[in-house]
Amino acid sequence: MPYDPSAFPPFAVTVDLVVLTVRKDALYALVVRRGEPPYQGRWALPGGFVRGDEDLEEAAARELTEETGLRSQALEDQDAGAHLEQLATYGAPQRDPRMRVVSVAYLVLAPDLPAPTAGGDARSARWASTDTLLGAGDGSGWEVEQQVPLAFDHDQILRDGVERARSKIEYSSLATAFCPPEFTVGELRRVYEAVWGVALDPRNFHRKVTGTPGFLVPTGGTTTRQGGRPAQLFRAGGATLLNPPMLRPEV
Amino acid sequence: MPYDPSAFPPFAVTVDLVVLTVRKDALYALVVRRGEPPYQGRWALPGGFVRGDEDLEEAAARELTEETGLRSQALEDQDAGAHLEQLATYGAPQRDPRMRVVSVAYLVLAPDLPAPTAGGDARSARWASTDTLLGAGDGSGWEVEQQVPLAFDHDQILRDGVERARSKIEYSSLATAFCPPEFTVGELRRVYEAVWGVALDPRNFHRKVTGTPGFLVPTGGTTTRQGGRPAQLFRAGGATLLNPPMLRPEV
DNA sequence: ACAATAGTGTCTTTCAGACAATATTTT
DNA sequence: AAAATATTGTCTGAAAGACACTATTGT
Repeated sequence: MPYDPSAFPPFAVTVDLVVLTVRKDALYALVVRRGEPPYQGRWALPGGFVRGDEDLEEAAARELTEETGLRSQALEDQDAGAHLEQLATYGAPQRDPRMRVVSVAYLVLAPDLPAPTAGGDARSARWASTDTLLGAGDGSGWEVEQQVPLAFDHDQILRDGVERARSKIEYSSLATAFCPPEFTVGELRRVYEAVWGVALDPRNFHRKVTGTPGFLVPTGGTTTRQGGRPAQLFRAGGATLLNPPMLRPEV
Repeated sequence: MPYDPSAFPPFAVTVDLVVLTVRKDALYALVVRRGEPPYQGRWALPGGFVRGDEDLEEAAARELTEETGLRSQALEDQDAGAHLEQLATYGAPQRDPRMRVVSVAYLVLAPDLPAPTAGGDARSARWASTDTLLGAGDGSGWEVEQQVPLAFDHDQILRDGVERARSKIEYSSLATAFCPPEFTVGELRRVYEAVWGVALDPRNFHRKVTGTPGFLVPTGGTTTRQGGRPAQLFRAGGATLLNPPMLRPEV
């Protein structure tokens, strides 16, 4: 098939965002309520069209700022801003009933607290527990709200994003993206526990993370915001690769 | 920005393939020579437009068959066919000088031997060492041919594909995708050595892979195709996850 | 006999996981 | 004092890396 750009089928290209944060010892995702059909009134991942002159990652960063007020720290940039990386691309022919839409999904990891709907067009946005969104209820049925699945194929996208986050904190320092600039070992451990949904031994965890050169840098300060004995404060060190990795217990 | 499908900017969507194989104890990629501008005469990754009614992975599998005669074993399917998985998506505004093209790259891992250009429109295709293609020459300068970089941003796509293959064989059984249906432990080890570009201890490697339950299944047969003492033949077992992983030595 | 590859066993070191014990705060 | 969290240390078992040794072929 000769490469004939004049005869290509027309596509719309969008970016969708899986924005994850840790709060209340659980993993939460940002969702927005759809104001128009299709899937009107349903929750969906934030996102929007890629403009004609912008790169994909630019579009993702723009949508992120528009819908949450967060700035991204695309790739290498150190401080200030959430981690942003490409997740995967979804392009089933009928995933949008109106037309052919290919969506490039991005994963954003952010510390807690950015109040949802800081600005932009998302008339109603909220953080929702990923367990609830994905129907991973424990069967007790108390989590009544939000059993309606997400719009489009956003269930699958969210699932892929959560799995990416879960596996990537094993061998990288990415878990620190869920923490404020300065944090304690205990806070970092609670991130791992929330993302993996397991309990980790505080003592072994402490030994592991403080014993990995370049992973954590002590700032000198201490805090007692968790109660109990004051804990040292750390910043994320330069090391982005965790070797040997911290493996999830007992899958 | 209201979700207005009637006003979307027009994009072309293509798939590009990073087809990797191991031969002569090195990692090779499939490249095709471009017959028309832009980048006429340059080598490029195989690929083409996504049709209006096909899924992205379908398009990748179709291009793969058209350009190599290989069948893919998308995802779970066991035997018969190369491994195919989505790699990443590239959409910089000027990556194709003619128009806005977003390309979804797929990674294909295949055993050796499929003679290139089994069929289709690629008038000239060949296997090229990834080291040569990516300019990782050792400085001795004997690899004269092919210092011209690949067309478009295919250098970056190839680099990403190679890195994905390198990291994924650490914690999965994916290295078996480079092997024929039946293979020896030594052949599997040479795959790891070629992909990582390191030497592994044959004895420790043997202990590791045969000691991981479900990773290798003995077929009963033996072969002597490598010379020396006959080696047991194995098939890939059901286990797709390698735990604990086989870590690359000494990055 | 010799070279080449396959496979087993042994030793040392590293590290994960279990858990005792101590330290420093709030209530 | 009691409860909560942080931190250090000790022990055990699993596994990686180094490497001696045996096994079975081709030349």
